Amino acid sequence: MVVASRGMKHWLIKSEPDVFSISDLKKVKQEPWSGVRNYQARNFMWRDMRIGDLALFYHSNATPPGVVGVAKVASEPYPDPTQWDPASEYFDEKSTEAKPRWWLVDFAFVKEFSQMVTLEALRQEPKLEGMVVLQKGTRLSITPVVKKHFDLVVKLGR
DNA sequence: GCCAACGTTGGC
DNA sequence: GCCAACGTTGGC
Repeated sequence: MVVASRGMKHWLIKSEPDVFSISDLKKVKQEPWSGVRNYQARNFMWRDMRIGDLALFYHSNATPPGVVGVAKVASEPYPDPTQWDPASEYFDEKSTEAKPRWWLVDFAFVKEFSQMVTLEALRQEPKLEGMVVLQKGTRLSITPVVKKHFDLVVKLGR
C-alpha cells in the first residue's frame, strides 16, 4: 500500500447527478473532473490533492441531496482541456496554453454507498459539526474534510 | 481599490 | 421557480 508521507487528505466533491452521477463514475471507472471554474476549488485540485486522496461523492441539485459514495484522486493535476474548446460550455477565452488557468485531476470510482447519507442526515449528526459543506452559504464544489468526519460519513453510508 | 450590478449555486 | 449567499466583473 502506498501512503504519502504527508498524510492522506480527504475531500468532498459535488456533482449534479443529472450531469454526472456516482453510477456514471462506476461505469466509466475514472473521470477527469472538468468544468471547475472557481479559483478556490481549482487550488485544491492543483495545489493540495495527491494521488490516492479519498473524496466523498456528493449529489447536489438532487432530491434529496447527499453523499452517495467514495472516489479517489487518480492523476496528477493537469490543465482542463475544456478551457480551450470553443464548443465547450467551459471554454475560457482568456486562458492560454502557455499559462493555463484551470487545472483538474482525475477521480476514480471507489465505492457506492448502500444507503445515501442525505444532507439532512449530515446536519442531524452532531459529530459532523464544522464540516465545510454544512456551513451556511457554502457553494464550493470541492471542500476539504477532516478524517474523523470522512470516516463517520463512510460508516453512515456503508 | 471600491463597490454596484450581475451571474451562479444549490437548497427548498 | 424562488431566492439567499456568494463570486466575478468592470466602471470609476
